[in-house]
Amino acid sequence: MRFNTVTIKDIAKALGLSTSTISRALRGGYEISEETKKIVTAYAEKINYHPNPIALSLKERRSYSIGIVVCEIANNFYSQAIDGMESVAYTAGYNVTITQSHERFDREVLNVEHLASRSVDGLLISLSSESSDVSYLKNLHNQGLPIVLFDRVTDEIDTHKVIADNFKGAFDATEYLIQLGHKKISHFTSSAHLSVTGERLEGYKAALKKYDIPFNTDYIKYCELGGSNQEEIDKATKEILALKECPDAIFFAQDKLSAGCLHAIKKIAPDYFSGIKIAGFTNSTVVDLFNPPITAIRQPAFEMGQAAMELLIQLIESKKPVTEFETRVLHTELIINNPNQ
Amino acid sequence: MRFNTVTIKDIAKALGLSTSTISRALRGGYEISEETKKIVTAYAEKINYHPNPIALSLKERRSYSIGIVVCEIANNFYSQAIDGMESVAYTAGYNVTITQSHERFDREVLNVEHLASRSVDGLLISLSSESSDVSYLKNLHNQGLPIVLFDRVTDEIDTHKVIADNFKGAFDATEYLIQLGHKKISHFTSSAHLSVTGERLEGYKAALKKYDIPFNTDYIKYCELGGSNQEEIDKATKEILALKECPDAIFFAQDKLSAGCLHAIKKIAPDYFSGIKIAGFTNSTVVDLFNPPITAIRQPAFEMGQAAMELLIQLIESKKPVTEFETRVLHTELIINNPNQ
DNA sequence: ATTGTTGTCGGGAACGATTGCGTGAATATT
DNA sequence: AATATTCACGCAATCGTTCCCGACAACAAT
Repeated sequence: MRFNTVTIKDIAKALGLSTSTISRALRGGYEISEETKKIVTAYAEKINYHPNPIALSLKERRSYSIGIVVCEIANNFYSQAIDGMESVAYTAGYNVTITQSHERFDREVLNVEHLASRSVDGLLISLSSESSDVSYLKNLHNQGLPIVLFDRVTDEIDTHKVIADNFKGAFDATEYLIQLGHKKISHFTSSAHLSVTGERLEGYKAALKKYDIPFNTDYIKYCELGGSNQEEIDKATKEILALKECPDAIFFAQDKLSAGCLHAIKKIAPDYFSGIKIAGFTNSTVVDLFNPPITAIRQPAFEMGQAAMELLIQLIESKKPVTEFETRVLHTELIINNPNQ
Repeated sequence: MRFNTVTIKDIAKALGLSTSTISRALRGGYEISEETKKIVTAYAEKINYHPNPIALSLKERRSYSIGIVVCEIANNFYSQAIDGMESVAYTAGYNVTITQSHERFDREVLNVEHLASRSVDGLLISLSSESSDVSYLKNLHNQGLPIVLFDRVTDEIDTHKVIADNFKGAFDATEYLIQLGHKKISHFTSSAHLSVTGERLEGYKAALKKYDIPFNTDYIKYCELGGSNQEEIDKATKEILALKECPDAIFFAQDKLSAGCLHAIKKIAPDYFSGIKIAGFTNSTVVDLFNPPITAIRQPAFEMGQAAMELLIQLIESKKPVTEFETRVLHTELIINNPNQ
């Protein structure tokens, strides 16, 4: 720490040995006698010596720290994923630096470059809803920075990826709504160039098709800002409520959209509340307490975080350059929340 | 980064100058001619030179990074506070490393020591519910590590603190419940040695006293694990439901407790749902969608984060040792959520 | 012509740790 | 007894950067 930071030199001076001897004794070099080792380790223990990680980073050209970029930590999916990442990282001796893009491209770039320049050993990233151009990431990746993408991925970068089975999750949820008797199912989703948006939309479409329900573009609402802007959601909500064939169910692609839309309905057309059925992607632990209840498509966020971190560390610690990449697809779970009582 | 990391030496070699000249030219040293400066900066720009922050940290004995320790980022209060901290830190040129204690003392110590050894310039911490002994923190603080406490603080350490007006928040919420006609008000809270626990309990007591309602210890439930363990909450819930004077309102000191208790009631005694009135500390943006609705005591989390970070940076950048410390108390807000419709 | 300024720049130590190489002594080998 | 081997340790370079001391011009002042 800042004050009396005790270094290897202090030990050397106190014991009348050279710094190299101390260094080797501490890390068990074969060339140091057992006796000296004992003296050194005992003294190091006594004065509470810890090697300076900054100096090590400079020398070894690595930091044993890993950068994480998500759009919002205040989203259960991401905070659970981060928990998974942390659990793997800590046992492997890495620490993590978490940053948020707040769904903004410029913040994402800033964060990534900051992390890269601070010599993180690798990067775990889920793209912001504004990120259509990922060339800045590609450059970094080409320069040799190990990157693993999760959740919101891109084909532009050839590396490991960890995603949920968004197609099937969306399909299951839509099918569930259909089986309840709904045919007029709206779909609220986020920015069109996000990988998850496309996959979830396709799952929705496939379920409709299976039950011969025509696909109606009026029912699809893209909220570019992914729920961070309530006005955008209000507008979309008004639009679907104004349709002559007003939907009787909504399928949400994002956690924040469902909450935002419920707020909008409550504000705009509170009497509409009782009839509507809602399903959506969310990892919230409290949606079962909602009124109306929300049927949840739950992603294995913790496991996704674990998998992503495992793949990244594998990449970092690989001796030879890795050229074979895998995309892990984890299953979602449909959690049906019936009305209270 | 890891590969062709371009250093000051490369520039020196390419331009036939010494590293010292480059260094000075880049940071505008007075001793370098304008002409040379131009050449150097132009070339640095061209090959995309960025000073190595690791080397700087080693030299300057500071890292321009700040450590944050909270119990859970998956808690709206903390994630909002972190947003506030980030906003201040980034404009001041610092970056932050976020860690979680998961309400465990050992994790907290591990995180703090890791951060300290990685030479963070300062620490922002909200204590875990298990942390009664803070001597490890005190030691670090005495060694010169700047620390600002927020939310869950301790008297043991003499430094800046940022807290919410927990007493008044609890008082207001309890008074609100009383004014609705409730007299049998239970209080669920977390670990007894947390600062917020005491302050909120006192506020609750004061409101009871004002309205001449006797204080009943049977109504007070300490959940030591602060809501991270559902069984603990189930047990407490069963106990209050089994009382002959069963409470008709509950005041929660923690976000997770209210959700946990609602889950418990739903499971144990679903018919009890309609009558009960609930108020609690929470920064969730969705409690208004709950059934039953929850009246929320909202802390200015973002502002608390900002204030804490400002005080910390002030501490870090102060030339002379700071001996006068302040405790900032920010006001809470009571948000009344009526039943739907 | 000598000394003093000023303007530009380079040499090299330092931050804390690791590590290849060298060295001297003790011991083993022939 | 002479040489080889092993043991235990020190020297110094290295990572990228800053900064204290010079150094050496050109020019002004004496």
